[in-house]
Amino acid sequence: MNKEIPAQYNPSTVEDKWYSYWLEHKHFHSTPDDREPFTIVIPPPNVTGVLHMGHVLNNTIQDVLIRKARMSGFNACWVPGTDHASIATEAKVVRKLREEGIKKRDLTRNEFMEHAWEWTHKHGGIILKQLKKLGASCDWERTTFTMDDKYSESVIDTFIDLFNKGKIYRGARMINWDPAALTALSDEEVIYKEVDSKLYYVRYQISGTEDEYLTIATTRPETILGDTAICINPNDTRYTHLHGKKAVVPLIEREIPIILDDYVDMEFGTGCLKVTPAHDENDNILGEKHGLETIDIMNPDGTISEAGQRYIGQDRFDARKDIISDLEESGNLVKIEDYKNKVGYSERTDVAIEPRLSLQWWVSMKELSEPALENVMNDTIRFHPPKFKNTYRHWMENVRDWCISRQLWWGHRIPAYYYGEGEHDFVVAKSLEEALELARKKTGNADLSADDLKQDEDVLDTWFSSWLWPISVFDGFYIKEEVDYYYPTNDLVTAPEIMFFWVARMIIAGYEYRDEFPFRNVYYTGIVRDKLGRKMSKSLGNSPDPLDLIEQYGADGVRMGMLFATPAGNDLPFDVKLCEQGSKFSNKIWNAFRFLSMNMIDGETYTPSTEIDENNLVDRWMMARIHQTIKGVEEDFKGYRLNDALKKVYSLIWDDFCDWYIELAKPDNYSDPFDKQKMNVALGMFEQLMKLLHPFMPFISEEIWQYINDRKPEEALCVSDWPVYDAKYDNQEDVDLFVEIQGIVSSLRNIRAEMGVSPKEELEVLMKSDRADSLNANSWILTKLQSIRSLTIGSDVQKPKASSSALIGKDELYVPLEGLIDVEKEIERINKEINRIEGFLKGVNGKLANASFVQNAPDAVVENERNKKRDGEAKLEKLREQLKDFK
RNA sequence: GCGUUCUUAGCUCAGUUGGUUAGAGCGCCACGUUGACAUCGUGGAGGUCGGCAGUUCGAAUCUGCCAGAACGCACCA
Repeated sequence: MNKEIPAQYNPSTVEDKWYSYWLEHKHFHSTPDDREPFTIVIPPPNVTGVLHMGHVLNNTIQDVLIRKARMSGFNACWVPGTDHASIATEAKVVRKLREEGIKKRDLTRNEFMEHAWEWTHKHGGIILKQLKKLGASCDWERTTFTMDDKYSESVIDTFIDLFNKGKIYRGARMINWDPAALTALSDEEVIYKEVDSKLYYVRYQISGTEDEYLTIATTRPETILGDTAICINPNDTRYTHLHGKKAVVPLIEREIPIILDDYVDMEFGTGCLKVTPAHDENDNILGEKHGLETIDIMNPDGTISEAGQRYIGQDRFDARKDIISDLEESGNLVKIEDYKNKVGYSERTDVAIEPRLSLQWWVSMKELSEPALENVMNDTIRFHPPKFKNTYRHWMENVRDWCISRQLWWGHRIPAYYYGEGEHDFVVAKSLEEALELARKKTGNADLSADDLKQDEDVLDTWFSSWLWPISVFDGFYIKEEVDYYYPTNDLVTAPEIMFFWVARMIIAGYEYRDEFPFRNVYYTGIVRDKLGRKMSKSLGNSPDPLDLIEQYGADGVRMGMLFATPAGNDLPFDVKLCEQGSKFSNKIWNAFRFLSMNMIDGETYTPSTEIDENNLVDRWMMARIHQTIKGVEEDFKGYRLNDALKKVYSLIWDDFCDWYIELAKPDNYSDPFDKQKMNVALGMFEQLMKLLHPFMPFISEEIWQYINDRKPEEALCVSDWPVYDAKYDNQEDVDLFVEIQGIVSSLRNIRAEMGVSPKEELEVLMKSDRADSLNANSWILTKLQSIRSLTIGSDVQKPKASSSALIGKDELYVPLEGLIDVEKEIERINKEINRIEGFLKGVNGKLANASFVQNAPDAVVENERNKKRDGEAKLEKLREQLKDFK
């Protein structure tokens, strides 16, 4: 073949070439057939998002899993797609419109949706293109978007179905209000952060007195405007005199009752609690209980409403400042203390959440979540690592109802139609026509017309659509053929932070609508952090652009860098050095192949073969190492220890194949031609290595695979057969013998290094060994790797005077170094070894001298200690013997 | 506050049911280049396994307490 091989590996051209090739030949496309399926659905990124390091990690792992499965003979299907990310996308569109001078409120719903779709079409799918750069072997023909027509239909049908089953209801509750996005949020979308705030002590005058006051403590003085009671503990003797009295809210002079409830902690603050039922969940409960008035003093955007009487239109935080100074001026501010408390912030907009009483739609979770809890706890669905089962259980056992309505336009509009102002004056239906029919029936008013119906303005939480993902990507609510084949899927790869948002809910939907788990395994990735331990994020600006990294190190290098230090569930402190290591590995592989290629003879045809030379220990050893690695990698994949699997492959290629096998396969003289059969075997082994490497580094492995031989499209590496472990190659005796030879070589290198003897200097080498025959039969290995003048191996070889020595197992190695030897150094070397063994024996003897150890430990363990003692003492004796020569 | 998981070499991590004077990669130090690769090779130095008790013949591994970290849940204004 003798193709021209570039001296340096150039990832970018290679990667684009093979990715196009794979797509062209539809190697990633799957249709149901007789094979067993292996399915992964991608965690859909935001449609207008761009690739960040978390995506790189997550999708690399998925690609490794799916490529391995594809090669292992499964019908592998990795379904890609995006979600519509209601809040995030709407916020982006609103901002863009604002920049153009357009206010959302000036647009109709339809006009806004047109802008939103335009935005989506313009920015949508960028991230999918970026995934291709990474090498993701998705079935792109299956690309799904959560707002596709069919997908949307399944979301709406699910809502209707759950409503009809009584699992969805509409209700007024305290919700988490995002004053920036102007929408309700679910509990999961609120992040509590500890903040340095202040505790303000404010005095309220007791009604009907001139100078009697009570003092409350609050962190939110602006809510004073909405106070409708003061609450004290009935057992608090300090305030018995206040029972039945009233107090006056400062600034607005509203008279409010003083109520009694043992909810109030007498120890905290002053023991007097101001009650604002419209703006605090606990206050709201108190309000219900005591029949208090609820005064909502805040507009949706966080400004003070008319109900606040003063500060109207001011932002809540500006109003707070003014209220404090006004309170101070009027002498009602008693004191201010520093105080640490936790404040909820919106996950998306990062503004402080406003607890707010609001009419919203809810999913009743308790019953729905039962099978989802049970089947994770009993390992029907396996979490990797399993520690996350605890977190999951805790959440599921205390699951609260899910607020699914959002006051946004971008998303799936709630299919509820209102015909009146009453709380129950609505119907839920798939279309206006159906709604009308239902409404007529419900009201008994046959004259009701379409104009009398008004559809709910709100949309559904994005997660209410993505929880159907494993079903709806196969159109599984309407057509059974594909979903029955691909569902349940095999692996889900995602971040632990969306365990509740998404994983738990997909499991719930899976049991509700398929009566089966959506995926067998959930692999939780770690978080990609920077050197300071901070999560990499766009807002912090501490994340490299993955595409820059791919350009610099190649996708293979980046993939390997991400995987190499990432055990499942553990965070990854990212360092570009890891990618550099990946690209160095690429170059190493490249040059190993380049070496073979340079030794191919023009016009000769080579046939890669694994029919090794049975008389060659090195061939047998290398095959044993390959098969040991196949076995180990297989086990690692079963346990989702991908980094362990990669390390094994890395070491096999670099340490075993490059450092030893290739060195020993080289012709004796540089000018000698490479033996054809040897070349065939080396290429055959290289093929095995590329197969094992492919899931991790798909591009360079395919490139070399295609260099090794001309391949038809269906013979591409990505669809070739995964190597199968064969015990007949896994000969431990060969491995042991080779390891001893490696030990000898290593000892000779060590002697040279410490004695300052050049690698080219020819040595006289003698060995005393019990396995002299085996070693003599393979002495060519030693003479090939070391400059050796003469080699004598026997069972009764005597140590020459003035020689440096080493022990390899029980065997003794001597190198006479007359004239070259540094006696002091040699004595030092031997003494170092003596010290080591003496320390070792001390421990062993200690154990054996302990009667209870000998009595209680298993026989095999005791026997092992005795062997250690015997071997150690023998070594010691030999070393002391050697030392005598120098004294 | 409650719960979970962690703490092993300078860094990032392995260490399977307690039984090899604790392993890897990177980094560090020394030496090395008539060609596969300096994006390399060879050799070397680094750890009383967070602390203290305990169980055991024997603990990095099991138990308890303490210190520190991360995550989850709840939350008193």
